[in-house]
Amino acid sequence: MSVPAPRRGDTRAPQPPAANAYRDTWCGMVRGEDAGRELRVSGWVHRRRDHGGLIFIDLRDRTGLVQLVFHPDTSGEAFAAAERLRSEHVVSAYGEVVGREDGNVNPKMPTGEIEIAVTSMDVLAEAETPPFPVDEDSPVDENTRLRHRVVDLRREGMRDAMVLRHEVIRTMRDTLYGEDFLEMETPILTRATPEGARDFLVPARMQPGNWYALPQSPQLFKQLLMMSGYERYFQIARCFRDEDLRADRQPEFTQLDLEMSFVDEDDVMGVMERVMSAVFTVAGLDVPPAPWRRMGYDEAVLRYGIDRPDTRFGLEIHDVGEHVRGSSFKVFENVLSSGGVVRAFNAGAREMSRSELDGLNDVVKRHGAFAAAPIYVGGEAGWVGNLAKFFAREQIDAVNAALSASDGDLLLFVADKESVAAAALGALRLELAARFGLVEPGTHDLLWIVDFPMFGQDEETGRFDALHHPFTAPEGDLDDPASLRSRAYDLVLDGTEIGGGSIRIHTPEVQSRVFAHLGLDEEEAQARFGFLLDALRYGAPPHGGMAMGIDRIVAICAGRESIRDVMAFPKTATGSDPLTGAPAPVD
RNA sequence: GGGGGCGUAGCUCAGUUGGUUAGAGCGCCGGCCUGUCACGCCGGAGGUCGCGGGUUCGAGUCCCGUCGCUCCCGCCA
Repeated sequence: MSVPAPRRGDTRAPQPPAANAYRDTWCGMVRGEDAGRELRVSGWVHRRRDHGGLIFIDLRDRTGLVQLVFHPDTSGEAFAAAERLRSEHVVSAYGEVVGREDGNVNPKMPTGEIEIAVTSMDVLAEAETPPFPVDEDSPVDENTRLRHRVVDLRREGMRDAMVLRHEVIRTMRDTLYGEDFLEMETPILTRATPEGARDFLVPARMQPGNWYALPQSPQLFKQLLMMSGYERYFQIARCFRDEDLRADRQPEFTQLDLEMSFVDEDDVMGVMERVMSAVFTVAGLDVPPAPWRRMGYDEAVLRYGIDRPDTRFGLEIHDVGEHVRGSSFKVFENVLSSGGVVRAFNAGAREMSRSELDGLNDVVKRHGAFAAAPIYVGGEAGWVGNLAKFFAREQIDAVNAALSASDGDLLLFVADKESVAAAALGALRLELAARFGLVEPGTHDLLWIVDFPMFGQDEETGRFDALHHPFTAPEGDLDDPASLRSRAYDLVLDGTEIGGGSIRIHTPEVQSRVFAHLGLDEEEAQARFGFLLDALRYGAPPHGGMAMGIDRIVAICAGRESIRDVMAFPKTATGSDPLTGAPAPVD
C-alpha cells in the first residue's frame, strides 16, 4: 500500500539511454559537466544557421535540442555534409562536447552551456520541406495540423502534452496499484445498450444480421467483476459514443474506470481524491487540498444555473421571484403566475453599452429564454431606467439587498420556467466572466456535486429517464419515483465535469423496480439486462465506482481548450480523420 | 437536426464603394558570410482567391448552391 509521494513537476525525465549504434545520450540531456566527452546523438534537424565558414545545427529528439557545430578544421567531410542538411533531415552525429565561451552561452536552453563539435555525421534520412514549421511561433490551421499530424506531433507543445498525458496516466496507475486495485480488461466487441448514446456498430461476420457494439463505457462489465468477487478493479478504458462532437467530446475517448466492493460514497470519493491529488501534484496544477467540498445538485443549479459550476468567480444567481411578485411588470408577473421563476445575479459595476447589453440576449436565447433584463442600480428610484417605474420601492430595495447591490452595479434578470432561467443565467455568468476576465489566470477550483435526482421527467410525455444511469442506487421512497434521489457524485474542475460515479444497485428487486419506473416491463428487462439481473441473484456485494475523463483532465492540466490537443490522433468535428481519411468506403 | 464564424502563395494573413499585372511576413531556392542560437545581407521562384453556378462591360470582392474546418444549441443514460 505504499506509494512514493509524488513530487510537483515529477516528470521522470528519461535516464540516459543505454549506448547503442545511434546514440550515447539524449539531445536534451547534455550538460556542462559532459564537456570533454566524445559522444553520439541522433535526431531531427530543427534549425540550421549557416555562416558560410561555420554551420550551427539545432538537433532535436524527444527530450529537446542540442547545438551541433560544424567547423571545416574539425572535419571537412562533416562540414560538407552539413552544408546539405535541411529542416527535418534525420541525422546521427558524433563529436566532442565543448563548453561554450562566456559570450556564447545561451541561457534560454538547458543545453546552452555546451555544443557538440561534430567530427562525423551520418544522414539517416532526408526530409521534404515540412508543410509548416516545427515550432510554436505561429498558429496553424487545425485541419492542416491533423492532415500532417506526424509533423504536428513533433512540435514542442504537442510533445509536452503527450508526455503530460503519459504522466497523468502513470500516476493514476501507480496510486491505484498502491491501493490494491487490479487492472483488468473488458470487451471492446460487446452488446448494444438500448438507452443512452448511439452505439458504434460492427457487423458479426459469422452471424449475418447480428451486430456487435463498441462500449460506451465498461459499466456493466465492471459491475459483473464486482459480483465475481474481484473487489477492486480499474482500467484505462477506451469508450465510444456515436454523438455529435464538441471541443471536449470525441467519438472515442479515454476514461479511468474503477469499481469497488463493500464501499459507500465516502470510500469511492476518498480513493479518487487520493488519485487526483497525486495527478494534480504531478501536473503542477494548483488546486485546493482534499477533501474537496460537496454541493447538492439543487444548490448548484440554483446558485450557478448548471450542475457543473465554475466556482472560480462569483456572480451567484439568486431567486428574486418573491421580492418582485405583485409588480406591474407584466413579463415577470406572467411568468410567476404560470409557475415560472424570476432569477438574477449581480454582475458588479460593469459599464456596458446598449448594444453590448443587447448582445447578451443572444446568449440567453441559445438556452431558450426570451431575453435578459439588464438593470443598473442607483438614482432616486434605486434602479436606473424605465423598468423601475413598474416596481414598488420596497421591492427594489429587497432585490438590491438580496443581490448585495450598490450604486453602479449591473443586475441581470431572466424570467422563465425554472430550467430555462437557470440555464440562461448560468450561461450569462460564464459569458460575463469570459468578457471581463473574472477568473484569475492559474487559479483552479474543484468540488463534488452530490444529491442528484434519480430521474429526470420528460415535460411532454411525463416519462422518467435516469439522470445518471439505471444502475445507480436510489435513495428514498421507491414508490415515489419523482422524489427519489440517487447515490451519485460528479467531480467538477473549473466548470468542467471531469468524472462521475455512483453506488450501484446490488439487489435484483431494486434493479427491477428501477427498470419498471423507466418503462421497461419485466420481459423487456429480462431480454436486455437478463445477464445483469441473473448475476444479481447469485449474490452481489454492495459496490460502487467512478469514471474519470482522462482527455478532459489532461486538457485542463495542459491549459488547452480542446481535448484534440491532448490526443495523438483525434478526429474532426464531423468525425473524420484527415490523416488516414477515415471513415472510408470498404471493399 | 439547427444557428454563428472561417476558407486568398508551403505557413500566417492583408486585399478599399466591384476596376489595370492579387500583396506582405515567414518558409523555400540561389549567392555571400567563422560564433550564431527566430543569425544576417543580396537576389529569385511560388496563386484553380475551397469548388460549382449566377449577376455584371468587368467578381478575391455581390447573389445562390456545395464541400471542408471551427464554436454553440439539440444530442451526449
